[in-house]
Amino acid sequence: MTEAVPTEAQAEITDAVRKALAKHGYARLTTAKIAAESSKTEAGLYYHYDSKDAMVVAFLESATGFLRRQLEEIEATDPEARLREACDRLFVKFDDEPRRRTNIAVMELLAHAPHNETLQGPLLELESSNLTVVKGIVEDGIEQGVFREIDARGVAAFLLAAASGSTGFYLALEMEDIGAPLHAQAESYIDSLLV
Amino acid sequence: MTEAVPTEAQAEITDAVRKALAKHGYARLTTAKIAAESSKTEAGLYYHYDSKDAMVVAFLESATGFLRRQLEEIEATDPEARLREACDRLFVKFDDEPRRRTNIAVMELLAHAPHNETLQGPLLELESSNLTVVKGIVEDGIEQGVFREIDARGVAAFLLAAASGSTGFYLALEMEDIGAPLHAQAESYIDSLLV
DNA sequence: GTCTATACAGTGATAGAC
DNA sequence: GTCTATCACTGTATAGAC
Repeated sequence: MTEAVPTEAQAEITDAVRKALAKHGYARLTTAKIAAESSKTEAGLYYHYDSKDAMVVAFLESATGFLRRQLEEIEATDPEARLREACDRLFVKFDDEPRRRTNIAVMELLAHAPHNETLQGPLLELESSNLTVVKGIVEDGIEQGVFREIDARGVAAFLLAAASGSTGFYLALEMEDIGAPLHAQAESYIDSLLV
Repeated sequence: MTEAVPTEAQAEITDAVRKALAKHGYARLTTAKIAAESSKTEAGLYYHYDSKDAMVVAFLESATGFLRRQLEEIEATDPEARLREACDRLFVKFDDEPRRRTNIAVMELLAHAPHNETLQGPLLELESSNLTVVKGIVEDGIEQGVFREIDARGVAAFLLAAASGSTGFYLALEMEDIGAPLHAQAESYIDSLLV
């Protein structure tokens, strides 16, 4: 999938969508609110995108790239260290406000996807992308004899699910005190994968 | 929290909200669609509830009761069997269409909660309720020497997060083939809790 | 309690000037 | 490319008859 490089104006709108989602959520997202977060007027947005949905999709595509890079940039070479670092980045810290809000927004889009076909493709891409990267780390670990002979895809999915689920009651409901114990259990789970 | 017993009409509206959410999602939920799923007209709803939000809150309260009962009705007495059964019920089956849709709807509400104060209390109640039940099972297991000396609350949160996260890419994105491996990893994790 | 009718504030999107 | 003006429509909620 070679996505077209967005123009500068498109990138600015994409960022405005992110900010508007962070402030108001998808259910209350309007083109007026997107315009308010950008340097453009409401009508101006429509020169660059055909519809509100198209703007949201553009946001998702940029988020996919950001998330993939976040996981690929991990420097450690040892598979165990890499998996722990990936886990650390997936379980978003409570006080990382922008990232927290972005994660919650993606979750709202995800939950709405069954009712909006336009969102399905980009979200599938986003999740598959994450899944592939984490799966790759686990596979390396198995090959190198660090992890047991486990189902790499299942393990990756389980860790991603736990991280994404933690966004729910930990981040969205602000159950601050559950973050650390949750993360600790993810670490325990990784322990159990070692040979 | 002793909730007032809903009238018959209120219960019918609550159910209509559930159906409308299953069909259209929260972002596209309207009072007209709620009315369409019930025997009442749009204006008629407002005799029983003051606002659309109040109807959604009523739905959440009934869902909380349903979910708690679902976990409390488990018949096994052995803590390990009870935890596995709880897990089985939390990881909703793909072809259980109504439950799948309801889970997705709750997830969408959860992700929107930071932007709608009215939803926060009921959702906190819902999640706390689940957390307490699962935590109780784990605590029993520790006392009876079945599980290691683990952090019961953290374990409960981790399992709930994984189950809730699986609703995201497994249920919402219809990644059917990931359901079984995901569930299998939850089982492996439970294995790792045993003494 | 439930209906019809309607007020009235948005909402997505377009037309056409600059 | 970006603006102002505007439109057709939808959405929540209320008034008042029955």
